[in-house]
Amino acid sequence: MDPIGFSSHDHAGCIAGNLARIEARCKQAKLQLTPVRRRVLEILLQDHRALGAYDILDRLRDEGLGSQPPVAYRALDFLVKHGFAHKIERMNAFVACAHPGEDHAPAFLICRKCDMVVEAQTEPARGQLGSSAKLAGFLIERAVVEAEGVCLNCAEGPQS
Amino acid sequence: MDPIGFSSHDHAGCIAGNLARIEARCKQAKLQLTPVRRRVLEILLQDHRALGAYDILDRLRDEGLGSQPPVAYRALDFLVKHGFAHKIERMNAFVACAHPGEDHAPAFLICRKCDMVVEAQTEPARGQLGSSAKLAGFLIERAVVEAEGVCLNCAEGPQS
DNA sequence: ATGCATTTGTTATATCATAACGTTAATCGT
DNA sequence: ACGATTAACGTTATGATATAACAAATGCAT
Repeated sequence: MDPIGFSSHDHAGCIAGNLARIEARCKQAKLQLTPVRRRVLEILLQDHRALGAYDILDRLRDEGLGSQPPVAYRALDFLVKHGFAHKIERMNAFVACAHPGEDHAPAFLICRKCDMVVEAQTEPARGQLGSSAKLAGFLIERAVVEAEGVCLNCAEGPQS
Repeated sequence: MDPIGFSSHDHAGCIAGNLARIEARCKQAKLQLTPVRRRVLEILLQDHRALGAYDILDRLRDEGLGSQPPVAYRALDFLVKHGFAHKIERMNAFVACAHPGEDHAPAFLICRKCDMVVEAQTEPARGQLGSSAKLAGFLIERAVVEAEGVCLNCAEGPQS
C-alpha cells in the first residue's frame, strides 16, 4: 500500500531522507556504507527508475569511482542484500528501496512508457497465490511480483 | 488455483494431452508448429522444471535440430508468444504452460530444492496489488508473479 | 508457377554477471 | 598501539544470456 512516486513529491527531501535513514541503519548494524556503495545508492535514489548495472557503472567510471563490472555488482549486491535496493527481474535492473529498513516483501508497478517504478507492498503468502500454495502444500519464502502497465501520468499524456 | 505437478500424476498422459491440445490449437489458428518448435515444446513438457535456452539448445544440437542460439530462442519466442510456454524471469529459464489455450495470467511456485515449477493462476489486477495500483492510478497490463519456496515433497524429504 | 510472408541457418556481437586473485583497508582482541 | 582476522577493492578474464542482421529455404495463397 501507500504507493508513492508517480505523483510529484519532494524529491530532494525524499533522497536526503532515505540516505539519512540508511546511513543511520548502517551505523547501527555496523555495515560499511563505503564511498562506492553510497554513491550507487545516491544514483539509484536520484531516479525512481530501474537502472542497469552497466548504466550505474558508466556513471561511476565518469566519477573515477570504479571502472570494472564487479565494482558495480558488488555495491548492488550489498544494497540488495541489506534491503536498500531491489532487483527488477524483468528488466535486469535495480531500484532504490522505497521503504528502507522496514521489513517488507516488495511488489513493483513498472510503467512501460516512462519506465518509472513504484514500490508497493504485498504479503505473498496470502491472497490468491497463498491459497494456491496452501493447496499444493508449498511453503512460500519470498516472491517476485512485478506488474507492467501504464502509470497515471502516461495514461493522461498526449502520446496515447 | 488447481495447481498440479508436485504430486505425482500421469506424466506420459500429461505430455501427450498437452501436445495434442497445442497441435489442435495451432492447426485451428494456422500457426506453424514446425519440427524445432514442436521438439522444444516436447523437451519442456518432459520436465515440470524450468530449462535455460542453452540447455534446450544442447538437446537440439544432440538431435541435429539446430546448433546456434537463435534456433532455440526463436522457438521459445514462438511458444511464449502463443502461450504454450512461459519465461521464469528469476531464472532466465522457460517452462511449458500448464494450461495451454486457456486465457490466463500465470503465477509460479518454484521449489528451491528440486527446481520443480508449478503454475497457478492469479488475477493481477485484483487483490492487494490491484488495490495499490488503483490507488496510484496505475493500469496493470500484465504481471510477473514468481514465488520461491519449498514444495511438499522436499519439505517432507530427508534433507531438511 | 509466381509472388509474398514466414521460417531457418549462420555469423557476429551485444548485454548481463561472476570467478579468481592479489592488494588495501577496516575491525577487533590483546 | 599491534598483529591477526575479516571485509572491501581493483583488475583480468571469462561465463551466461540474448539479439541483430542477412542470406537461403520453405510454406502457402493465388
